[in-house]
Amino acid sequence: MAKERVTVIDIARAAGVSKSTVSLVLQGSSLVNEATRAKVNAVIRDLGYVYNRSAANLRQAKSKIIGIVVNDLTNSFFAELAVGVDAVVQSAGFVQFLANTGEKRERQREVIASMREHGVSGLIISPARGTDAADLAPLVESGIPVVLVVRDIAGAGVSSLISDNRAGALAAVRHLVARGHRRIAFLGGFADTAVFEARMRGYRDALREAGLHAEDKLVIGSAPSRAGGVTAIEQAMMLEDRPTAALCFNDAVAFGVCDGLRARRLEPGADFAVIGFDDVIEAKTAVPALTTVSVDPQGMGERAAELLLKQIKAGRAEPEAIVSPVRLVIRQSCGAAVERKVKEVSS
Amino acid sequence: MAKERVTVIDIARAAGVSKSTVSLVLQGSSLVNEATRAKVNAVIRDLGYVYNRSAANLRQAKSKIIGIVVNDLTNSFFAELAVGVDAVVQSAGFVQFLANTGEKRERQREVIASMREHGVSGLIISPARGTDAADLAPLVESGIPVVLVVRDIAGAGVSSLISDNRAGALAAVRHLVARGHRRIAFLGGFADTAVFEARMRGYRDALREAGLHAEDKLVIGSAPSRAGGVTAIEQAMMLEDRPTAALCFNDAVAFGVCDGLRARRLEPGADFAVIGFDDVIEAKTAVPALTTVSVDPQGMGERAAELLLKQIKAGRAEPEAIVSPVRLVIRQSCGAAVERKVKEVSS
DNA sequence: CTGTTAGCGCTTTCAA
DNA sequence: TTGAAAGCGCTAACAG
Repeated sequence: MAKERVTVIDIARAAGVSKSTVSLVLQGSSLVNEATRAKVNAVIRDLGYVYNRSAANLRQAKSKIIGIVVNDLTNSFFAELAVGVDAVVQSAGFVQFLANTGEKRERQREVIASMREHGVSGLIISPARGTDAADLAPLVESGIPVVLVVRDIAGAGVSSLISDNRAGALAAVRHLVARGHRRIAFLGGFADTAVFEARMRGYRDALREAGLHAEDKLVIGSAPSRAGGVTAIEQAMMLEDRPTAALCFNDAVAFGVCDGLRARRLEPGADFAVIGFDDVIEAKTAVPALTTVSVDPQGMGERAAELLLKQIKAGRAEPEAIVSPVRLVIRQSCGAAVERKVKEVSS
Repeated sequence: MAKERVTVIDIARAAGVSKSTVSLVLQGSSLVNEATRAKVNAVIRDLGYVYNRSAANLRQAKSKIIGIVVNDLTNSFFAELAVGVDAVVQSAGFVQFLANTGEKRERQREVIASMREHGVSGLIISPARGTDAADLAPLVESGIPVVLVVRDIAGAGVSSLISDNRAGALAAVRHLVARGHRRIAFLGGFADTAVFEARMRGYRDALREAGLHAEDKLVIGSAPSRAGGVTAIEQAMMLEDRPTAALCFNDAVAFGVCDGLRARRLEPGADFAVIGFDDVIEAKTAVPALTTVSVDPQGMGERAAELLLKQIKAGRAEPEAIVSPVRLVIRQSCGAAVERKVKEVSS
């Protein structure tokens, strides 16, 4: 070990060919004689050669790496998203450079800069809260393909892939209405995101459509977490005119709502209907008792990666805005986890 | 956009200095006059210069990037681990290259190779199931610092950081015994991992210590998932002599066990005691009603990164094996989520 | 404190 | 099909 670094030139010498022949072999070129190739490969193995991508990237001025930056890797939605991206990126012969911003714009700036320095050929970004078009401007101007996921940014001028939050909320509330609920709460989340806004819009539209009045009291914001859900449902239960059902901002909130209901000896699903957007916890660990509005994060990641690769291949393409359909998943009893996909909805 | 790439030479020209002065400025060297530095920096900004790390890495034969490879990013335990690593790696001025193997050894080989090609200065690996010392041999021989986390590999000859699974199981079972339980099941997990083995050892040791017989029937393996937990508890409840408590292989299993109990109208915690290792779902979304054996994945990631950085700095250090303590967390009632840390345990 | 010079390891014309 | 030579953008001596 700690032997001198072996380079193409060493392996060329050992194989009795020239540098460039070795290079061709490395690239899997068909311009090289089968026997030569075999010999070169043998020597490569024997000498324990490791390819130096820095050199190759420098020379070629490109990198075969694509970056993905997520706002919260701790949230399994985004971890799944990254896994989805990785799957397609990898099979296209790229490697993935993943960074987590933890919702911090400053950190986001840094990681994007770092990725540019590393010469990524494209970037998938799930932006930190509060990111605006100006944050992305230098990146976008540099001409490197970018696709935004989950959260769109007005005026950024890049492709985006977001789930159809309005349609999901609409379908959820319609479902509740069809089951006879008249007092339906919207619990959890903060009003300053586009996602919240879209879900709220679907909620209100469905109520209006059913001829129900959307009461402000029934909209209770909270942290989009389990603890937030507990708080929100407690507040809801203090109302004179209690709701009988709730659409929750996400599944973490929905879990908290269930906790809060159980604390009051109410069985979620039976005594009080709960629907949550399936953002945080993927289907396989979700609470079976709940009905959820689901988006498949891996699938979303795959689609985002495909879109990005397309743009990389195309050189410079028109930005596209894609809404990814969501589905309402009705889960029956606890434990049995019988599911029925009711429908795919898309506005 | 699509302007010619601007290089140090351009900025040198524009600033009226030489290449090397620019280079020094880029590296924050103190050898350069304040006025010159300011001017150079201004030009850098004006021209929209982006540093080319491929070139720098090539020249310096090193990279300021550290790799982390995890076996299952979909599992939030590992996502958290990665976040912990990132935090320290970042503040040390490195960037993180994260790859997911999805428990596939072949994929693991590829990503490790890829990272080597990119010239990472160190690697943190949570190995895919079934990884052996031979898989890691080429990497280890190359002399680049490696630290293994979560799963150790016998004979690999590198540092490792694993949590004290035996001590955790021991503490959990002691707790149950102290509360009067005599028939304690071990539910979930597959017997082919070192982690399973260690937890099982702690379980058996605690039973022996309490003078209880470890019945084979009370050990019920299953997939380490929510669904697996449902299956396992159902099987347990079919026994003639039912258990009154269970130690679950991980928290996903514990959730499933709770589902299964509720399906039988038993309240977890009240009618049947459930303890799970807190592997999958981090504390903030964990079921408050459960008592858990917790390892803090972020903390573990941080420690692993610190260890790695130490080794990188030291050049070549002795491998160290560290066991990370776990703690038994007693959670009280549902919703209120009152917790009390009973103690840190370490064998 | 700043400029000159010589490569890092690879790819890529262009000839042979 | 293979070889020779040039150079990607940067840094590291070494002079000045």
